[in-house]
Amino acid sequence: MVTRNGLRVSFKAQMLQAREEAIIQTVNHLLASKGFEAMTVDEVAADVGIAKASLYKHFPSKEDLAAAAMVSVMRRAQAFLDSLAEEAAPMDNLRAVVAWTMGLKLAGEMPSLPSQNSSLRAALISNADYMDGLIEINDRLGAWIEAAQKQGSLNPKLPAIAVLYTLYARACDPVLEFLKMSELHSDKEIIELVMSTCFEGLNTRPG
Amino acid sequence: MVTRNGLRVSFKAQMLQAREEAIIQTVNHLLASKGFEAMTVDEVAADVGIAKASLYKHFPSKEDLAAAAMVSVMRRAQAFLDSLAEEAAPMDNLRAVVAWTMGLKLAGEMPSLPSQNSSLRAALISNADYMDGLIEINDRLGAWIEAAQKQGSLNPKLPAIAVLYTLYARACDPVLEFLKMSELHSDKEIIELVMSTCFEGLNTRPG
DNA sequence: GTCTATAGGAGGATAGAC
DNA sequence: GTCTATCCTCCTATAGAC
Repeated sequence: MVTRNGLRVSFKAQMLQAREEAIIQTVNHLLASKGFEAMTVDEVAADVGIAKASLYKHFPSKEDLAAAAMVSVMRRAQAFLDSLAEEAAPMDNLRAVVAWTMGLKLAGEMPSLPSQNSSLRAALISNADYMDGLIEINDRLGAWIEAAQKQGSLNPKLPAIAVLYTLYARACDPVLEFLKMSELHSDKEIIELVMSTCFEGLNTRPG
Repeated sequence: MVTRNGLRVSFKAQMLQAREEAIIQTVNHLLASKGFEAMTVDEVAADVGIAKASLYKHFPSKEDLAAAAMVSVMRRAQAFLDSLAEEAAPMDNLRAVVAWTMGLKLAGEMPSLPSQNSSLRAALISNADYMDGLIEINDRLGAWIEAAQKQGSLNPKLPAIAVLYTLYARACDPVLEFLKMSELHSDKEIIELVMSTCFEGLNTRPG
């Protein structure tokens, strides 16, 4: 095993990193299913299968735990953005990102962070990895939004920032879980429905 | 003072009810700003200006406190529904309800209940006032939705239940608070923006 | 019903041995 | 770094006097 720097990595270090990734994945699922406040550190430790004190050797606080989970998801998002063709229609790329995000949410892998929480917000804002990732994603989506508005596929009357927020909000849309609970539609159908209401709106479209 | 039954009500009882309403209003604002988990009973008591033990004479648990706040908001919603002309276009009524709901949220008077919480959900489901009110509102909105779909103003291809959920979701749309935090738009403009993305969608509409 | 005081317990974080 | 055991704070809920 060799890192990006070309340095050799010991077997022990690999085990450590694997454990950290297991922790993050557990936190991810717990954040998705119960939210930050309801998630307990004891629970995380029990699910991972280690002692709580060991958890605190990896992450100094519950907030850092959540931040690590968020950063992990953002890295996946960035990888997905990389996989999209830059020469494709910006509108198609935006739609692809939103659909991908909703798929993540339906799979229970999208940590939901109540925007209200203060201690968590503070930890996220002071987390450079998180903020850098957020800004980079903002920039890439923002460029697509403006391009799509210029070419007329996206409504140019809407402020770009409002569009960006509206797209982000699909990642925590309660409509997704409500429709899933009703068990009337498959995940694929749910995504198509919410994609339709998001981009085409509730009103009937002429034509 | 005379109740709906025509019975006279003592001054003392009036004071009690006034206090309960003050409690509910406080809970309402706290739920709106911090959410159920972050809100503490000590805080509620302090804001109302009474001792915590006195609170528990009025409401047996924190969950009941939140349920009472929800029921209170639902009563206001029902009163608003009553104020709408039944002979108006169903689409106009639906739009009016959504705009009213978003105004409530922007004013910090819409309690936000994370759909995840279990203890709170249980309390709400076993609360007859809450469930009855919810069902009645569902029925009234559902009728308007189906009528609007029949006359073609609302997209008939969308399942009515998905439309209903989408309308409800505007009551806890994070886009509202994000736009408010950005301080680029007035409350009125924010409502118009989100109304537009909700009903007309993000895509450009022909014509 | 209102208060002061406190029980009871959950949960975040740490000590210290190995 | 991992464990067991423990600390300590915060919070829901109640006891008991008035």
